[in-house]
Amino acid sequence: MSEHHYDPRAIEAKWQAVWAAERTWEVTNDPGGDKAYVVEMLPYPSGEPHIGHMKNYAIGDAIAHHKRRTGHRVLHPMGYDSFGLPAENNAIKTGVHPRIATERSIDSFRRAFRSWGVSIDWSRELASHEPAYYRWTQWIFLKLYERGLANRRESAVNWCPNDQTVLANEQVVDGRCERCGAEVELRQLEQWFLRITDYAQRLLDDLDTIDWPEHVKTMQRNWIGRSAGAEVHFRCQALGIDYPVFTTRPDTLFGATFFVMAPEHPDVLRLAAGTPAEAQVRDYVNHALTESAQERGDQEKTKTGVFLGRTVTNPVTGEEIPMYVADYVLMEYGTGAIMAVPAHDERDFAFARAYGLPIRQVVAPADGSKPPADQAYVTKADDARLVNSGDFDGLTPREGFERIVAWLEREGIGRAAVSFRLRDWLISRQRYWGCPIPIVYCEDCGIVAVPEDQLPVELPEIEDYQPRGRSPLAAAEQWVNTTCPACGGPARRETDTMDTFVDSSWYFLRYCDARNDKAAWDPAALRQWMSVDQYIGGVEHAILHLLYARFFVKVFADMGLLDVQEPFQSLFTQGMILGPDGQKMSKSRGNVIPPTPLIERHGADAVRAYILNMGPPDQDAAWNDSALQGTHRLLMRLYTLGSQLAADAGGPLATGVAQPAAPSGDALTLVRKANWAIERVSSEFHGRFGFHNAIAAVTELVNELYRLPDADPAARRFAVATAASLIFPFAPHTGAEVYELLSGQRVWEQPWPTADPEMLTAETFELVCQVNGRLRDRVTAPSGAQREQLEQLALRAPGLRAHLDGHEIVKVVVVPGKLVNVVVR
RNA sequence: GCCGCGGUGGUGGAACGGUAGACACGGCGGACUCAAAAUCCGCUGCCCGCAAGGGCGUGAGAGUUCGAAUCUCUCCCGCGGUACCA
Repeated sequence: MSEHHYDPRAIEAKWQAVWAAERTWEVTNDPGGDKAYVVEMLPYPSGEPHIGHMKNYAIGDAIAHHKRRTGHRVLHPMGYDSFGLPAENNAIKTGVHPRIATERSIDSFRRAFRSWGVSIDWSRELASHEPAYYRWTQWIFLKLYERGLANRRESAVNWCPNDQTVLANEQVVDGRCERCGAEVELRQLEQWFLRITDYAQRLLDDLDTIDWPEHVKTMQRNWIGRSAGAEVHFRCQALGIDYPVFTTRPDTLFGATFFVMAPEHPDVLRLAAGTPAEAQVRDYVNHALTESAQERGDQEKTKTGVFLGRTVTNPVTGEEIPMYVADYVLMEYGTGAIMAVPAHDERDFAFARAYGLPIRQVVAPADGSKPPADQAYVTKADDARLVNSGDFDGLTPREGFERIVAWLEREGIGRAAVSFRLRDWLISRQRYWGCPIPIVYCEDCGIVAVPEDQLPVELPEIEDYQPRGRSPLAAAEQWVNTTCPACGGPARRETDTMDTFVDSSWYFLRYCDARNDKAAWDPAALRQWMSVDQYIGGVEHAILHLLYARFFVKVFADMGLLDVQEPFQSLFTQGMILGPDGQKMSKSRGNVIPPTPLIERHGADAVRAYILNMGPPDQDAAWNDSALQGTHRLLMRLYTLGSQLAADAGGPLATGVAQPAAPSGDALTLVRKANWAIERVSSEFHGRFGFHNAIAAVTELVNELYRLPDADPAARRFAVATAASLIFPFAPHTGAEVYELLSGQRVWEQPWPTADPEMLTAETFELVCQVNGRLRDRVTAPSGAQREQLEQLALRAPGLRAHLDGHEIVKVVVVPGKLVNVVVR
């Protein structure tokens, strides 16, 4: 027994040493052959990798191995998203420099990935905090700046009072900081933005060209939030100013009975000035601006607002309608002002009710019925008609939309327009541990880009990481004070750093040419590898990271630096591994499963294979220690079979693992089962990555081998070698070891097995015999049997007699190779 | 509210419109052992029955079909995203 003892530690150490010494997984950029680019989402290195990382790489590595063995040159690299807040917050607490802590974590990540046996091309390893990397992040910023896609402007921004920094819209969840949970405040600050909104339409349209989970695409579509409508100008006669509004319902223009501006609208105070409403407006605006995003976003609260003391003219009715300021109108969307149509918009209706404003119905059901009076009638379906709308009466809302927009265009007071929910990407962060923005401010020249040949602008060493409402970099006087690259005069450096999402929006490009110190990449390298064929990561990045990366790729394509329009052709979103209690793993719940002790006990292969065996990999699944034992047992059984057969043969036989010719009896059963397993495992790589089904197929093959211990050794060798070959993508060390025991060969150098069609069908099959769709018997039938013969076999099946006697046979349904269903009355 | 995804044994889950529950866990029984662990073998959806066998079963209800977990409609429940976006 002991000589067949499965010792994962020894096996794993052996193969990891081989792969490291021979640099087995490195690829060059030499062209030729089919390529496959497989990438797992860039990990943030903090402490040690957790079990979720292991799932990520178990999936990606299986795909990479399969691609290699199906004739692809595979690029499967690794890197670290190594700038970011946790390391900096840790520095504030402990005084340990973020670089020290981060690099320590990177070491531990690297060690872990090696101990998991992941097939990574380590020659392309990168880390976003290294100057050799962020030099090019800065270069990208400059390119965007040159193209007018990066600009600095004052804006109301989300401010996290705890982290003391600005957040992107996407990092605010329910009015709170995504990271620390503090309630987010609004502040007016000068900030750097990237103009992702310029790409909104393309980001939306090109979703149709990529193979991503539908729900992820839906999330992105909703986030981009395209609305088609019209811009309409409302004139304030008293001040002689036209105010544009955006509306998706120009067909309801005749029902606009008042006009509302956001409290942040720059003209609000000016409009109210000199009117009796002035003081009240001032108070209201001041109050609204101090409200938290949370309070303001509460839809349950009664709508509030204040009359501005002015009116605008409804361009179609010519009526003077009152102007209000109200916090339910948002400055960030549309023009920061709306036409209010209370009869057909819920929010306007609520406001009109609260302030006794007129509600004029301009859309009615076509059948003449009355819509309920206590709510807005919100429909633009074709069973409604315009009313009280002058010449447009009787039109459907759809027709009204077209005709009123055409009329507005003719009159020069409006036009068709599209509005997006997507906001520009705010990248300034008042923090230390990030990529410096390569800009200086000169008294004479203003904003000046740091010339490319002076990159990188290196992050200086500082003593005090404490944020004080400005970047800690601002205190590094030596560094901040510089000379203007344009005029040589005194200048100050930008002290904000970039959002770390900038770093991670292009790393997959850098992998293609990771050691290039002359350029961010050689376009030829990208031509060779891009797009990423398979991207694997968590759904939590469905919006932010994936949208930003798509944006960058489109910009680079426009700059001629890249030939593709999308970074990730195919995306797989893995589910979470939950604690044994079915809850999300967290230190506070005490249900965290650290990978290292598991690996020491069961081996990396067992843990990897178990993770894949937990269920469909895109689903969440709770950890179960005893189920892990089950997968461990499979590997052990496979190893035992291999080592016994090898011992029986007196060692590896180079030609001894081929499919034996003309097997019979138990040998035939095994050969068939092996071919069936090849078919099943292979199919999972082309569909849903249901690797639990693939592993189940290998399990069945192994079980069959245990059931037939006396089958011909040649057939057994073939079956065991096949099982080893098929399990290799999921348990690479064990697969390699067993394959070598039998053949002396390296399994990863063998082509992926293909099923022998001859062995996929038997000469007989079990014919299912039904009466009225209910199973009554099963009989053995020849595989090639014709309908007539099958029908006769079924009608003679003993189990059917009782159900046929005394009944009239109405019809007989025959599915060749499957079943016969006798329909009786 | 809106959008999306789900609901199958004690558990995780299988199942091109064609044998529901593969595979695994757990449970029960057995072999080995002084004993235990490990390992190996068998049984294991529920109900009736000594058995042979029969009945019931994929959230609920209807429909299409020779045949529905699978397709259609209505409803219930759960999960995820999003939410004053004009």
